[in-house]
Amino acid sequence: MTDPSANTSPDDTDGDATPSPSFDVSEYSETEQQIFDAALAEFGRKGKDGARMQAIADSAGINKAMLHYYFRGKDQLYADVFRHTMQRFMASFGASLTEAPTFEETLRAFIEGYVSFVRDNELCVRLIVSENLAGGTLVAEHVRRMKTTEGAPPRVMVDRIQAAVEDGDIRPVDPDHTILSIVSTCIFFFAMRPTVEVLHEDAGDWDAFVTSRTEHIFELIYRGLAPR
Amino acid sequence: MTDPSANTSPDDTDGDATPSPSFDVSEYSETEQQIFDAALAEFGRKGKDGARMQAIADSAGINKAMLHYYFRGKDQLYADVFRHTMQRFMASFGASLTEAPTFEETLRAFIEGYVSFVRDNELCVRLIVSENLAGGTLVAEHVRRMKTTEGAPPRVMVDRIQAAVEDGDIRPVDPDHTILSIVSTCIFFFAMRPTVEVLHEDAGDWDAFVTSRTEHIFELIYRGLAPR
DNA sequence: GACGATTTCAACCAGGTGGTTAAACCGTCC
DNA sequence: GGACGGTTTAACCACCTGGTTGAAATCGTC
Repeated sequence: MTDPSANTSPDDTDGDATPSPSFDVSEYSETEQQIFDAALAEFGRKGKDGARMQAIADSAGINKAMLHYYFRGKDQLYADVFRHTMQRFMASFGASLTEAPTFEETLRAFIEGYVSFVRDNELCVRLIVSENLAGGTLVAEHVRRMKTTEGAPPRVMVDRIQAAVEDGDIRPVDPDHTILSIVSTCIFFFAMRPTVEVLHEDAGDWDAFVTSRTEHIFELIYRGLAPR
Repeated sequence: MTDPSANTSPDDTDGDATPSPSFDVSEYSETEQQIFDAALAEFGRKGKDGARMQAIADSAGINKAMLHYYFRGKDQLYADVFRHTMQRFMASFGASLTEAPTFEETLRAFIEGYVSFVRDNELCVRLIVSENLAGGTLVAEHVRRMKTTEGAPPRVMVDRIQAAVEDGDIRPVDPDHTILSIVSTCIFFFAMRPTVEVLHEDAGDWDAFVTSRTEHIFELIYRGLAPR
């Protein structure tokens, strides 16, 4: 009997972190994809500990035993979902990095692309933040491998900022801190959505808030980086 | 038999959200305080679902049954811990709001105070973010009550920013968005600590990183708010 | 020191959890 | 048809979890 859970390997073999924005895990069968989606939803909403295998099975419209047939168990399933989510996340990071004539446009495109990705993939964000909060044993390896990869998105962004500094487009700043600040402002309010929604509950719907927030972030960061 | 779990009420009766920086829940007995600390540690590290009552009991050096004797059960205990954590958090928010002659100094004091509080109370932050991620049913009521309170820290901060706008110290900005951005940059890197530590693992120890980050945040925000 | 109230404990329980198993199903190739 | 591989299912299990119990130890007080 060929072990179907061997489908975890194909993605591991590749050393490239191609920032292709596509995600749908191609090697996955229809059933596996359904399981995967259900698992992402459950893990993203409840966290690893709060998630119930039964709920995932129900949501995927299959028997609970199938989960252990396709994925070895909860840990495996979670690790798989997390790995793909991480990849998707990194891909979006790269996809938001467009080639633009000015740094201003580059920054604007990045922020807008990043926020819209986060808006459309809230579950991914929740999963990643959740894992970080819970200790992040899985985070370490993925981030480390991504960091050392040559053409990886974060490195590209660092280079972009450094180039802007040398060109005098922005004042001298630490690129790492700067990226962290941008990402913070773009992600944090999604992670804290319940709080934010209460604070701004009289200020229109969520989508409108996200839009105004995008503009605010760009203005703040861009001016904050302006040369003296 | 007087129900000891009635100790949940004394804090509820007060309508004030006095931003006193003190925290030690005075009405708590020594045992209760031990339980409380152990619970905060466990909940903060593992989240509500991941936390184990047995672990809390062990950590507090007491029998598991005591938890149900002093607090009704897991839900009660969690709610209590969360409520006090929320209060402590809001208190720190107010404590960081000092009276300073210039807006620049006010902002610097706030950022430094806030970051140092977060550094010294990482568990509190993790608990709050964790609760937000997990749906935040508890968040809503606390935030709502805090929002409507007149002298509450966030409102004070809003007024402070608005005054600075009117005085021409900073450009016209949405105070809510601005506060959210400040808080994001000050908190997010703590919530994502595992990731951040890997990315900057060759850049000295954590404390040094926090220090440099504080300076970076201030520079970025202050310049980002500068009048045209 | 007796007595009642409070605090502590070991043992126990019901329910839910992840995980397993053995049999049934189903298309396909001989 | 029937053997065979991958797939699906219902029933089942061991274990862990939060929660309970009733009795024993401890404390305050008269």
